Amino acid sequence: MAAPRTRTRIQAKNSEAILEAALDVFSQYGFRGATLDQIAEVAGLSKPNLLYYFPSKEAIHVTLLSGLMDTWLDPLRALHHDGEPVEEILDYVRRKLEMSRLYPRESRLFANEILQGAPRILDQIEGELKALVDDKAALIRAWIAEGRLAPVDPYHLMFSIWATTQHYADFDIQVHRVLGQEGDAPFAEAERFLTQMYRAALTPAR
Amino acid sequence: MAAPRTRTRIQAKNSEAILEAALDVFSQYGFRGATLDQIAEVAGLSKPNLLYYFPSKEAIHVTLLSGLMDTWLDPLRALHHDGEPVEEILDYVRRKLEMSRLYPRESRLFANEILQGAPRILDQIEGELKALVDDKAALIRAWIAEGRLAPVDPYHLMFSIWATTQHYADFDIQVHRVLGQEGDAPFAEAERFLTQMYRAALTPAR
DNA sequence: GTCTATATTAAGATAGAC
DNA sequence: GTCTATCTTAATATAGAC
Repeated sequence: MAAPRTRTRIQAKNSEAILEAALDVFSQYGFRGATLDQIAEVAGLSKPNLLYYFPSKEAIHVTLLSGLMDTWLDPLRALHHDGEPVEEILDYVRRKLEMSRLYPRESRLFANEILQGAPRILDQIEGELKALVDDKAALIRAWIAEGRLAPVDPYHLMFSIWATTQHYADFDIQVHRVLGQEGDAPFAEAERFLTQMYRAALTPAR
Repeated sequence: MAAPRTRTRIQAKNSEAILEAALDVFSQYGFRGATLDQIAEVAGLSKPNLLYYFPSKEAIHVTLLSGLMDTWLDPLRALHHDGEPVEEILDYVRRKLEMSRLYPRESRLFANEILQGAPRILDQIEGELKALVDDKAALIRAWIAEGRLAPVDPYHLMFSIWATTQHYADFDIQVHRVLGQEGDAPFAEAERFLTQMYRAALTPAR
């Protein structure tokens, strides 16, 4: 079930606080590792009050996930056929990296769900995600056929873009400790590196 | 604490079965999401018998993790200064990809631990992992200074190699569903793609 | 709407027979 | 060494007062 229809201001505020707190906890521990106690504490509400707004732990998790996939695919949807191919893909890389910077918890929520076997989003992966990826893969192949892009496997190109950009959210602790940097510092360097790498890999030989 | 010293054949066999089963469960659900009941069932032993071999759930987890980091860094240790730089790094990519193919559970165990804040391996990340990465980053910079490698940030190069190769283990469900392939099929394509991408990005301009 | 109290189940760990 | 039975705590969820 979804959240109760938020009629009053209090309802809207509390539902929001619960989802915020749940995002904190689920994204770090996954569904099974998260507890309502912890979510309640982060949200500043009592545990029974949580269950006044959502019928169950699972309902909270589903609410978070169901909105996620759509947002998550937005950067790929924005990959258009009218621009210069290499720059179009570099823009996509930058948008995806920006998602990791602004929404690291969402990235980790997604990563946790996939790691645990994607029980609640398998349909969306085989459905809208695959459909969109197939569509954009065709676009990339068309660009390659026109000689405007180096001949690369479009699917594995997308996997590599997801992996490299989401890495800065999902593995941020490791990134920060290895670099000895804090906050958003790694992202600026990452953008330079990834731009350079993908430009080299995608620019067609003259 | 570590596993009891395995004197008899039965002890060795059961300890091994427990660690095998625990790897299955911890790698999918993370420490908090895993249960002893599940591990016991997979191992084909009773729950109390598990705790005859290991003093606690945490002890099993620590045993798995403590051996992991060392193995995990082996491919990077093998990056030597005596070969041709581009091919040396491509070999590293292939070794890392092979780790994902052969040891996906270990990769996911590691990913889960990092996602959950790396509570049990933060020391190793700041210690041996960072030390090794710093060392190899210096090697890469030396190659660049000699003009034998395109000028790339060595740290983000390594992050990207970790991300792209481990992706095929950690997100394997998504990879398989998007490609509509099963088993090891994606790995052969991935090797071609990654080899091509890193060769393009790393080969110095003539 | 929110809380205290509590029912119920699951999980980590132990006791003690065999 | 292995099991059944059980203790104890924690977790999801509900009842019912306010």
